[in-house]
Amino acid sequence: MRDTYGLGAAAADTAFSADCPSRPILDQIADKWSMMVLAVLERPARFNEIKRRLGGVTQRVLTQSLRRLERNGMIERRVLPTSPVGVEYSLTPLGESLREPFGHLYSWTVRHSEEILRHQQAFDERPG
Amino acid sequence: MRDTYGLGAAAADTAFSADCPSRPILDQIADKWSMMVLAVLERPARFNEIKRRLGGVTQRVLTQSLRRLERNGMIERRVLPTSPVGVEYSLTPLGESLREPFGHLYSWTVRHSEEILRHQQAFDERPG
DNA sequence: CGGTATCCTGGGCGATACTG
DNA sequence: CAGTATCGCCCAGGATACCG
Repeated sequence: MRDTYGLGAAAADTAFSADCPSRPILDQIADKWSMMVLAVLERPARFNEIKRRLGGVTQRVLTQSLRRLERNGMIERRVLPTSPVGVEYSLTPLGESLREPFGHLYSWTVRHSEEILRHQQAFDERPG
Repeated sequence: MRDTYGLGAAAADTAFSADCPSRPILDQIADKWSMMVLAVLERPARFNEIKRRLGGVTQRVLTQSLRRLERNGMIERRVLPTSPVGVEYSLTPLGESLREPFGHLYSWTVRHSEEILRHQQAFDERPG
């Protein structure tokens, strides 16, 4: 693959091949919940606040997402010395920097949602 | 949620809530294989060429990815009048426009892969 | 409040075989 | 060449219950 996503010839030959190191990273990064959690964490938030803001995410799945984001160095988990216990999640600089490309993707999605829906309907209605 | 990913107040209140129309779209868009296929389709390519360039993708999964991309209006499927049959896939303008945000995300991933790996190791080695 | 623990089920995915 | 068809595993994720 030459010039994958305009990165120049250097990254070219290995990009997206099965053993490219960026591929497993992409698996970790490019999922729906990661994007949404980082969106919410524009400012620090606590577990149930995140859960409420997202809506439709189960406790289990949200916990898993947060753990993975933490493991990947995107967010920080801080136990608050309150009673009962509180836990605050916040972005690390790394996570903050990811919000930019995510923002591009998200705004693209918003801009083209209706067009995509039209394509889907046309596809589903066509014979065959 | 205010000012989700810097889109301004208009998109704010509905962004990422359970019934936000952009959410199912995001499901369709933000997956690994979509990103990789669109990368390969920088120029038109045939089925087995895509498969070879990606590496590690099964026929079945690639077919499904291509179908979904086609259904979403990202790519076009053209049967070539050759013998035996050939099928060429190419980007639509919509798909082409998606390559830009994907490119941002991909280059971010490449730039930060090593840092992420370090975070993962630190996380895995820490007690508890 | 912010989680684990446990059970359960759909479907994602690989492997393999077959076809126009 | 570019797919469908079929089987079977596995596990992401929902539901529910319990806990420090």
